[in-house]
Order: sequence, then C-alpha cells, then structure tokens
Amino acid sequence: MLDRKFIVENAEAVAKNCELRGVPADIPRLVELEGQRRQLLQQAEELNRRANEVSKSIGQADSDEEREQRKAEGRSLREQKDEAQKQRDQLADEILEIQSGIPNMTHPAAPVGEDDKSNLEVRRGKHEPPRFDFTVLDHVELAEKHDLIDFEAGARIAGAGFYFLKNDAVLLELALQQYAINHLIRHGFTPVITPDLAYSEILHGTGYIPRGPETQIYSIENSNLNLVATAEITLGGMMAGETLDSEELPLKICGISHCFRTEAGAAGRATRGLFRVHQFTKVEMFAFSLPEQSEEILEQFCQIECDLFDDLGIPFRVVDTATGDLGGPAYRKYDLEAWMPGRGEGGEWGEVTSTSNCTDYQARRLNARYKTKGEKGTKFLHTLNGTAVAISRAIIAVMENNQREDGSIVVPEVLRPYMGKEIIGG
RNA sequence: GGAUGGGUGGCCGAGUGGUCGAAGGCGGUAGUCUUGAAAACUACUGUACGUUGACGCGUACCCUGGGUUCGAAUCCCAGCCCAUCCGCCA
Repeated sequence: MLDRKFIVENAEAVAKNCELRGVPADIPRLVELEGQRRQLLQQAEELNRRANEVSKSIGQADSDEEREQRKAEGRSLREQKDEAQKQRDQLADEILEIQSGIPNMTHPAAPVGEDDKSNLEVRRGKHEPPRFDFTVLDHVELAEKHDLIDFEAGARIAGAGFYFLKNDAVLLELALQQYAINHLIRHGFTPVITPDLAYSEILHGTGYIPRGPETQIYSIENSNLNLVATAEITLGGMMAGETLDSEELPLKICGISHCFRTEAGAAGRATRGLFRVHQFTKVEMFAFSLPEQSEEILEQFCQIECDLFDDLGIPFRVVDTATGDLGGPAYRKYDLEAWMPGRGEGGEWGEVTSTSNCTDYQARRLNARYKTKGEKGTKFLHTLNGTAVAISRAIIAVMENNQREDGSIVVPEVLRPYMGKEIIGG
C-alpha cells in the first residue's frame, strides 16, 4: 500500500505508474476524498476538544443547574463529533478501497511493457541447455518409470493438482530443502519453519487477498485462518506491528513452508505434472531492511538464486520483470527461468524462482517499522522476498536436465551427500 | 474440550468513574562528581495522526470491538490471546 500523503502529493506520477502497470485506479477521486477526510478529521478533533473542556468543567460547577446545563452541552458536542467521525470513517473506507488497488511505484530501470513478453533477459547461468541425442522424457514420464510420483492417488484423495511424492522423489525433496537451507545459513539467514496457516490480516499485509471471488488462497471455514500460498506471508507477518532497531538491519530470514494455491482461473493454462500444483514445499528468503539497503539486497537475493541453480547444474536465464507483469507490491522483480527439456516442443524455459523488492509497500500494511537511535519517530522498513528453491519445480528441472538415455537420472553432486546416492533408477 | 487466573508504556508493576499518557521501579540518554570507570546524585526519556515558519498546540491510543456516562485504564457485554490445572493427543 502506498502512503496517502504520498499519493496526494505525487498524484500525477502515481497515475502514470498505474498506467504503466496496467492497473486502473481513480487517483483524482482519491485526492478529492482525502481532502474532505482531512477537513472532517479536523472538525471532529475540534468538537472533541471542546467536549473534553466541558466535561472537565463539570466538576467545578457551582450549582446543580449549571452542572445540568453543561452536561447537555457536552452531550450535544459529542453527538456532533460522532456524526463528523462517522462521515470521516466512511470516506476513509472509500479511500482505502482505491488505495488498496494502487500498485507500488516502479524502479525506473524496469522494462516497460504490458505483460511477460516484455520481460528482459539480463543474464544466463553457467550451464547451457543440454543437447540430447536420444528421445527426451518429461518429468511425468521419468517419474512413472521410476515410481517417483503418484498423481492418480493424489487426485483420488484431494483432487487434481495434488500428488504423492514417492521413493527417491522424497529423498530429492528433502535433499533440496537441506541444500538450500544450508546455503542460506552460510549467507547469514536465520532459518525457520513457519506455520502453514495465517490470519487474513497477515495475508492482507503482504498483499494477498483471501476469500475474494478470484482468490488464489484456500481458507478455513468458520475461522479467520488461511493456508499460506508462500512463506513470504508468514515471514513478513513475523514482524507485523513491530518496531526494529536500525542497528539490527538488515534482518534476513529463510523459511520452509508448504504452499497452497487454488490456481483459480488457471485451468486454461493448466500444466502437466508438477509444474502448477495446489500444494508444494518452498524454501523462501525474506529480508527486512533500511530503505537504502533494499536495492543491493535484491541483487544479493538474485545472486543467491543463481548460485543455487548453477551449483545444481541447471541451465537458467534471469529476466527483469516488465511493468505490466509485476505484482502489486513489487518495485522491481527478477525471475529465474530454468531450462526444462521436457516442456513444450524440445524444451522451454519455466519459472523456478522470483525475487522482489517491495520497498515499504508491504511494511506499511504490516505496520513494520524501524527506529534509529537518537532520531525522533519511526519509519517503515523495506521488505524483500525471494524463492530459494520451490521444490516441485526444482524437481522438474533436476529430473529433466539430468536424464540419461536409459532413463536413469543423475543426482546433482551437491545433493549427493543428502540423497546418499548418485543415480536415480540406475 | 472443561476449570481458574490474567492481558496497562522498551521491561516489571500500581491504578477510589473526573486533576491519568497514566505512580513507583528497571532499562536508556545527557549532565554533576571521578585521572578513567563504577557507584551516587540531577534532568530527560512512548507512538501515530492533525496543525504551525518555528517554540508549540490539539486529537487518539492502558488486548480488540460494542455499550453505559457530560466524562471510562477504571463499570457492563461480546470476542481474541496468554498462563496454570484437568481431559485428550503426535
């Protein structure tokens, strides 16, 4: 969420930004309402001040008659105040509705464009897409061959989009988790395993909308709880309402959670196998930082993602996300797209990680602040998130890139200590 | 799930319906003293919003939301959370 005052003072730039991002938002209306709201706020405060004065004077009233008279005056002032307040609250609701729809401002260097076609490739990984001189299998076929994933049983117990990992796929999942977590610990992250459920307010804080008609979020009936779509939600929520000391920043946390997504509206783009599923595990990076640190941390997060996939031996490219393809909270976003030989005709790039600088956009909603010693007041933190490893998609990339002619799969060297084997199905 | 006791400022902890943004302590900052440090002493020490050129002033906030009242940290109702005990359980 952007600051109201900022929107009013930079109405033109905000409107321009909404246009670039393809988000309709009635900025002039918001500016008008905010002006009215401020007037009403002042009115209400003034009325309340006078009512307080009257209340205080009642104790010192000389006669009963005078006391009664002042009581009546106080009552009338409070009623007027309540009325002004009610109007003010109505305006505030209306303002909030517009305000919530306004996306974050955008990094000036982000490529401009309507959708992901305008995303700009900015770098490649160390490894080139492999050339196979045999018929390539996709991960679904490979999984079937080695009895690694049971999609049918998953569908039977929870519907399409759910699956059982089996046998070496289980080891692979656990190995990827440990590999990622250990790497992040070496980079100064505090590891956590987060709740898989969170309150609606926490989801709102990070910019996720539960319970709407097109929500991506599963909610628990008769409660305020929702299954999280990513640990970004819980990690961001960790500091909701907190004020951190500037000296402890940046605070870097990495979390393991299950991720649940309804993938509503994705039916047309439904993808084979593990690519788009309702549940998967993810190791997520998160940082709370000072404003002046966030741009550099975004680069660090991107570098960590690159290192993780380089060391897994997986070919990838990095794209700088175009304005029209950025999510609401992101100021700038990089995606890693891994080469998936079994995808499409002869292989395609498929998104495996994503890292965003959300500046103070999430922090404002979360009310996550910092304080600098010796300075008056508090300011909003910057938040950043990045995927370390989304296990299901990483599994696709590992299996498909490392397959051999006989259908066996070579385990990446960095995973062997955790897997305890070099070959799957060999 | 049942019973009981609780939720007050960075922390601990008081608080008869008006003079309470809230005693006292701890912590923190600055100063006095000291060669330096400690101790002692003195002063200051919440946040947000609004307003002002500025000093400042105003409003709100004692878990949350309602209610009673001219006036609520204090009374009433509902909810949430926490602690302890019992039951159940990986």
